Formats: sequence, C-alpha cells, structure tokens
Amino acid sequence: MKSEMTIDSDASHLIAETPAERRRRKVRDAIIAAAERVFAKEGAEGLSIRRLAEEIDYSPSAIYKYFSSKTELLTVLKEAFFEDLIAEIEMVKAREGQELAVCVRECITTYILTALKRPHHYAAAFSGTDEISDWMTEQSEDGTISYRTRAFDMLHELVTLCVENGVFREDLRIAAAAKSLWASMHGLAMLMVHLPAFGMKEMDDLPAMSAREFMDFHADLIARGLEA
Amino acid sequence: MKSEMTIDSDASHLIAETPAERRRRKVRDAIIAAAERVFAKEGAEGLSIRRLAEEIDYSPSAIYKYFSSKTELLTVLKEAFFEDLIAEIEMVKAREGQELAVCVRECITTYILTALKRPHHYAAAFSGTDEISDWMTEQSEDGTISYRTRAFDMLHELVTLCVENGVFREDLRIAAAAKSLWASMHGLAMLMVHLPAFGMKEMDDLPAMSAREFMDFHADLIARGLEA
DNA sequence: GAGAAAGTGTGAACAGCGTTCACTTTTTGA
DNA sequence: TCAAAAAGTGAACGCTGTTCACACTTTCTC
Repeated sequence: MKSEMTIDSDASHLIAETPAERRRRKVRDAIIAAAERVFAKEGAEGLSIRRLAEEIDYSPSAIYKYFSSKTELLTVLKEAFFEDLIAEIEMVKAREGQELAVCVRECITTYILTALKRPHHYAAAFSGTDEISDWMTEQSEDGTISYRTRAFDMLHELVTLCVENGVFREDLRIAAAAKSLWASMHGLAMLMVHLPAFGMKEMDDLPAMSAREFMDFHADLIARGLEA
Repeated sequence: MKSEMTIDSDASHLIAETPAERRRRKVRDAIIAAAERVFAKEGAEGLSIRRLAEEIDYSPSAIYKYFSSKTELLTVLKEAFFEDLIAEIEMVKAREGQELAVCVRECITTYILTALKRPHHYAAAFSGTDEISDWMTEQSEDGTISYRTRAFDMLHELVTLCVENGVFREDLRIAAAAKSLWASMHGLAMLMVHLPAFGMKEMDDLPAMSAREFMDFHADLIARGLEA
C-alpha cells in the first residue's frame, strides 16, 4: 500500500482534496504502481494495457480514462525514474568536504549504477520514438521542463564548478564538455544495460575487473580527458 | 536493381549455382532489399511482415520460407550494417603515413558518423532484446563470431597498438580501455541518433559548434583520457 | 429532494501485428 | 512419366493499442 508514495502524481494539492479527487488519484496511482512493477521486471514488451487492467482488476478501456495512451503512461514512468536519477546525483554533488575531482568521478559512477538499478527504465528513457527536434528548449506548454533538460543542467553546473575551481582545463567549452561527459556516461550505462556481462570478461592475463572496478576505471578515463 | 549487390546473402558459392538456388537467392535478396529500404526510412516499428510482403508482391507467409522469424530477418540487417561499420573503421586504421594519435581520433568520429548514416540500424543493433549472457565468447555453433565481438577485437587491436607505440599510457589495462573507449563512442552515437539536435544548441555565448565540430571535440576528450 | 450533468467503468469491436498450418501449385530429379 | 520436394497461398489464432456506444454512479443545481 505504500506504493501510493512512490510516485506522487499531483504534488500541488496544498488545497484540500475532495473525495472524488482522492478516489481518482488512488486509482491512477494503482495503475502507475502496477505498471512500475511489471515494467521493472519485464520492460516495455511485457507491459500491455490488457495485462495492466487485469492486474488492477479493471477493464482495459478504464485505463484510458486516466492516461490518453500507453505512451503517456510510459512517459510518467520515465519521468519518475529520471527524477530519481537526478536526485541521486544531486546528493553526491551536495556531499560536503570532498575533493571536486573525486566528486566528479563519483557522480559518473552513481549515474551508471542508478541506471543499472532499473535497466528497463533507463533504456526506455532513451530508446523511445520521442522524436524531439530541440531537446534543449524542450518545454511543455505548461512550463514543465523535460527531465533530459534538467539532467543536462545539472551536468552543466558541475562542469562550470570544476572549471572555476581549476579542476578542469580553463579553456574548456563548458556546454560541449557537459554533453561529452554525458555521452560517455550514457554509453557505458547503455552497454551494461543490455549486455549485462559487458563489465566483466577481460581478455588480458591480468585478474579480471569487477563491474564496479570497471566503472571506476571508465569514470577516471572520462575525468582525465577533462582535467587540467 | 543494384540492390542485389548491397547484401550478398551467400558468399560461399564458388561452386556453380543451380537455377533453383539462383531463383531462391533472388527472392531472398529482394526481401532483404525491401526490408533494408523500409527499415532505413522508418525503423523497426514501420517494418511489418505484411508490409514487406506487399512490397515484394508475395504473401506474408511466403517470407517465412526464407526467414524463420522477423527477428532473424532483423539480425541479418544488423549484421550487414555492422559489417559496414567495421569495414569503415578498418579503412581509417589502414591509412598509411598518419600519426597514431590522429588515427585514433578519426576512428572515433568515423564510428559515430557511420552510426548516424543509418540511425535506425545502429539503434536496433544495440536495443534488441538479445539477452546474451557472455557477449565476448558469443559465438554461434557454426563458428561465426558475432559482429559485436569483431568490433571489439578491432578496438582492442587499436588500443594495443597505441600502447606499444607510446601514444597511450603504458600502464593502461588494454581490454578495459578498449571497452571504455567503445562506451564513450557508443554514448555519443546513441544520443545523437535519437536526439538529432544533440550535437547543436550550445548555451554558451560562444558561437555554436557544428555537429561535426562537436564530434571532434568529443573524440579529443576521449583520446586525452587515454594518452600518455 | 428531484433532475440534469458530469464522471467512471464496461464489453464489444476495429485494425494491426507475428506466426502457423493445411492446402495447392510449381519445379526438380530419377 | 511420376513421385518427391520446394514454393507460395489464404485463412485462422492469439496477441496488441485504441475507440465507442452504453450503463451506472456521483456530483451539482434548482
């Protein structure tokens, strides 16, 4: 029952909630909770409207009273996941008394680790047929800024900070560096998501790296490219 | 009609080809050519067996006499694409009289550029539900080595060469470095594939980078991380 | 409290999908 | 020439997302 808390579908209810609204929100949350459950386990292919309906004991068509399409439902899941991802990294950034160079490396590994915790979510967030032309100015008419943009802003801040403090080269093009950094993190996350054994299996005669060690290795390579 | 040449479905016909075989190959190639055409334009979603059948004037069930499943057909497309990708990079590697450090950067941009030429192919090659546990030893019983493994081998060679010639740090873990390098290239390729404007749109006051400039920038960052 | 209006839930249906199978037609090889 | 093999087909199965007319329930207004 605590599933109601996992995703707060309407955070702007400081004003009292009528019973009708409460009921509606409950059903909506139940749908999302069921979707979350199925999706985490089996990904987008396993998640069908009919199965979802069965899982919450409603008819398939009922779901369309809450979400205009399967795509919209999936978008909600993706957004919630990205919210988590961003929060996770903000936490690392906010830790006090740490060296910036270390912080950068930990942000990178945290990003990848969080992606691996819900691989289907991460893959879906990037393999949709969203087809957005301007991903930066991407901004729904209600003023909401897309999760991708928010994630990028976070990285942009981090890079700026590093340049200002002399950790990264001072001639760095900041926005470009942030995008490049993102790409490198994203690449490993994606590869590990759908080639689960990618982190392992060296062909050297050296003792094999663990997935975690490899992630640290990757983070170090990325950071080295940026550092002064 | 030159489409028959784009994919050679059976390269081992040094022995004479009977009329029957010739006819069969022709139909098979027509299916592949049509699939290639549709897939390049609209991706996996636009490619249905029924549509394919219509396109080549056969019944849907006929296609199953040539491919056991849609998945198998898609695998053929992906393999052909990866063959191209690998060949493209081998060409860059084979160019003579060039500095190794430059070569590395050009391999990276070539990889990304080739991916962007057929974005749907590239995305499909990595977003399938292949679910392979050991991606390295991945080797069909007929002795065929997977395209992913071949791509990795190529990178492994490149990194080895760079370490031997003092271009990369000599203490580098070669296999790990190759994987990391791959991840970073892959990340940018993937991001640009489905956020087409990712390469553009800086937020700096500086003049905007072109997609090509940004790719060079990214390649440089990756290489710097590896270099001595 | 009565009645209109709005909201909620349903079952049947549509069009599409990948795939299978019994079937006919064509081609091959002895 | 005739049987065996191969090639091609149309109908069907079970699945998908989605829509729509309909019934039922809640809410709001007079």
